[in-house]
Amino acid sequence: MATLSLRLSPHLPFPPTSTINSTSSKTNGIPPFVKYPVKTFSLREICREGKLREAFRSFGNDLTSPGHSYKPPDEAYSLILELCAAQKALSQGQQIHGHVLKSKSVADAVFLDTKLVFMYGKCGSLLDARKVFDEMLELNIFAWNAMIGACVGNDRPLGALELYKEMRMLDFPLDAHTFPSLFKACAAVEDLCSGCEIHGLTIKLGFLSNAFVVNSLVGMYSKCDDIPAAYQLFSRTSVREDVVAWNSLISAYAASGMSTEGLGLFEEMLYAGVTPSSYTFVPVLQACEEPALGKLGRGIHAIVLKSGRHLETHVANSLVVMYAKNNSMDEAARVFSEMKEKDNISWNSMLSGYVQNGLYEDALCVFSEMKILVQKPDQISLVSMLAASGRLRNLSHGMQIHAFSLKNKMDNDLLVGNTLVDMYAKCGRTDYMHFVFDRMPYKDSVTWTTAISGCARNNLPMKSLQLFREINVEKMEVDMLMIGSILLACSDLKCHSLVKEIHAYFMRRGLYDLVTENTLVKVYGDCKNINYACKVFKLIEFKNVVSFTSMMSSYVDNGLASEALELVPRMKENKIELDCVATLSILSAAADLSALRKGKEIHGFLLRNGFIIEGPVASSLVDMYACCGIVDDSYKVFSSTLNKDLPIWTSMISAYGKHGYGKVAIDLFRRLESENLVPDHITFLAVLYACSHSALVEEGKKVFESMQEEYKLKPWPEHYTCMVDMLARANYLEEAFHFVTMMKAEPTAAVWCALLGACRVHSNEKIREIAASKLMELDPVNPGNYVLVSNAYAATERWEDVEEVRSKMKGKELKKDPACSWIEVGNKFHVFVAHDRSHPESDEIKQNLDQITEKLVKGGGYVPQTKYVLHNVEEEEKVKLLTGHSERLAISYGLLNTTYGTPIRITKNLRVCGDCHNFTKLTSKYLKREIIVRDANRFHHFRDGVCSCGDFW
DNA sequence: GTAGGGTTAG
Repeated sequence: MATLSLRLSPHLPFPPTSTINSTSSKTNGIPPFVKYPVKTFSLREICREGKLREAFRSFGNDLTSPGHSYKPPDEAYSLILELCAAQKALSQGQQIHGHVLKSKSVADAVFLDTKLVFMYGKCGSLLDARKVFDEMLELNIFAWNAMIGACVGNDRPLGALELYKEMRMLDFPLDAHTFPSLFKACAAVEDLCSGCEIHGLTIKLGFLSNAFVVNSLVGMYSKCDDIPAAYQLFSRTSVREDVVAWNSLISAYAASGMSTEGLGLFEEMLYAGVTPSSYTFVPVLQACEEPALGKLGRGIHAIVLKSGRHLETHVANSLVVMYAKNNSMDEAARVFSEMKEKDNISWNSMLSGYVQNGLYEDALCVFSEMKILVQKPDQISLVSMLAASGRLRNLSHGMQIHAFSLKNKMDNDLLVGNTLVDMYAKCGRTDYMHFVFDRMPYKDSVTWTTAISGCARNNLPMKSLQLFREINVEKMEVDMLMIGSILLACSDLKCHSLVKEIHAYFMRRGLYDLVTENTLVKVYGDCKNINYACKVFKLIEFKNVVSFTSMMSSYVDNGLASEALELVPRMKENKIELDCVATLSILSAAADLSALRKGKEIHGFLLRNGFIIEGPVASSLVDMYACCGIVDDSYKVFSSTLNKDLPIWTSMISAYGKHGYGKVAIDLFRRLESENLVPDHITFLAVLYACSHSALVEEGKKVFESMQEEYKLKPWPEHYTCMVDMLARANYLEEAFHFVTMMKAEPTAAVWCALLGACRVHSNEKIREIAASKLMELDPVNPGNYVLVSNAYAATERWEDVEEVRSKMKGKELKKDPACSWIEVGNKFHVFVAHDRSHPESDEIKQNLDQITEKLVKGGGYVPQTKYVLHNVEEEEKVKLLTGHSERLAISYGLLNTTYGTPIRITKNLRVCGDCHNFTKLTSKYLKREIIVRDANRFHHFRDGVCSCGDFW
């Protein structure tokens, strides 16, 4: 009786759990609902309020109370199943399923089975849904719709379309609720064909007047990139007064990147007098995510505030995201702090916003705040935090998040796994990276790409290639990002044939985009194939700043700095703005050429445009000024840089070293140590170089020792070269030789070069012979080495040996670089090679030079030292050869064309010869001009007849 | 029907 009356009652009465207990039902034996007025406690109300625990407990108590006589009606089951579905409470839903099976009171099995299918679908258990569905004896349209919905909601759009086919085969009539799910399925697989077919059916069946159907159709067309069809539907049907239709189309525009059109439609909508809903604001704000539309976004914010919709979490979240994407994290934070209710999406939007704007520390702060406020971080929060840890190279923080993910069983998430792989790669821990990678249950192409680039970035190029091979075996799809990572590995290997192979591989597959092309320019440059780099660069249709920077840095790396500088005006022609990375390449080219004017121009550009001078930009400026001969300006940049990193200290030490201020360089090194910075290999190289060029042998030895003992750094071949050079120059030839024999590593050609070079100044026949033969053995294709060997023989007038070396060189068709010097006057470089007559002012230059030489011989004490002429010719001829050296031509030109009182700056591609050095010293004294010469090795500041190198170079 | 997450170049 009671059951029947209840089923008829619109408000199902259920006793609240808190007030009922087993004793009460035990003691009086009366079913509790009898005791309570029907209207007060209804399951409907409990369910409407979403109180699952309460609903479920009362439900459970009723069924488990000893002696209970209550049999829930179908509607009670239905209500609680819907609640389980809404709250994705699978285990509770399964329990209810158990009760349904046991219950003998179920009146409408088809009805409840349909609800079960629905519940399982919503709770993500597609298999259970399918099981119930398959076992149903009778199917109605609700069951079909529930099953189709379950497929769509659980990433099985093809399953939904299969069911649709079955329905059509059975000629089962579809209803208005079937279509939206089907269109969603078509959209998910971008199956425009099926979508159109089903669209035809809706017309045939007359469902096109249904707003839900139309809106889902609009959504389908937009997901399948057929915006015109979506728009046509919108304009043809009579849904223009329906805010939902507007929303669908605006969403379609926003989702396909047609922001302006979407915003235009929004304006039209306001004009048509349709009131926007929160569903309108979300896509409209999404359309404003491009930074160019930021201003508009603020305007929309004002409209949102007027409408009062900012109080809705969805809308406020969209505002946060819009500001984050517009690089206005301050605004985003303001909206966030004023939110009444924050959900995980709000927190995660803030986290990812900070990460995307590079404000990693802020992201870490938000995360700890989140944990304090008991907002449980989810997988998405972890992804942001791992990304922040990786980019900060903060291994310990990254590991903490990893531990958190393990503890909370979130490590199986694909994206968490991928970010973990990346985080460990960025922190240089490829061992942990592989640990995570190997244990990931599912991998996608991002996983592989991340691992490949992780290996490439951590100097494991062979491992990268191995992974790439595995991918091809696994038939995983290769995309452009993966190609980029592989190219990175090739670049590491400097293997030009491999790069060509990969180049052909992706050309064949049509995997070509700007990023890949730009990478290729750089990689060909790294592999010393500048011709290919140029070819690829020329073929890039729409070059951007990265294309130009890649080409410039390839030029610079291949010794073609002036070609790099020639690209700068071409960037301007193409209206491409310089950014700070591009300026690095230009500064490095300027440094190579001693192009002070260009360097200063870039410095000015950086200051004018508000670039913060720190990091690589600051060290490049230090280096540029030093290479242009103005070490004081290097120091100005150095001292005005607030956050001095290790590279800028190293650059400054190296600057002093080049200019022969060895003691200052060592002082700076001590200051660096006292600031608790840890010097690296490069720093030590700079210090040792400085010692070597200032004859600071004892200091150099100490530094070399501390490098190994204190800092536990294993010397590179370059460090040994520096030490040998230092000892040999200071005439400790025997000790230098001994040092070479005691080296832990095999001596490289450069080490023998250093030794041989010193033999020219401090003659030692035994060492010279050994060094010369070793050099020829280790590097027989470098023309410079032949010149060095030949010069060493020439210095002791062993002309037969000189001839032999020269003929060997000829036989191998090796040509040495001709010596050349240049000077920057006005806006131009004036380049001279020895005995050059090609300059338009050649006659004046020669005449001026002859006059100076004559004066120096007569009154300046200049005696040409013909031993520096390394050709076996007559004495008179030797003098002629000397006076035609390229640096003298450049000096003569400088004297003729620069104002008295300004220093003359000359750059030479080879080392200065002894006679020119003497000549320049005397010129500086006699003509009272400061002359600064940068040769292949270092700087010489000539003033009043003295050179800063102390005649030691 | 709405919002948040991972791998690319100099």
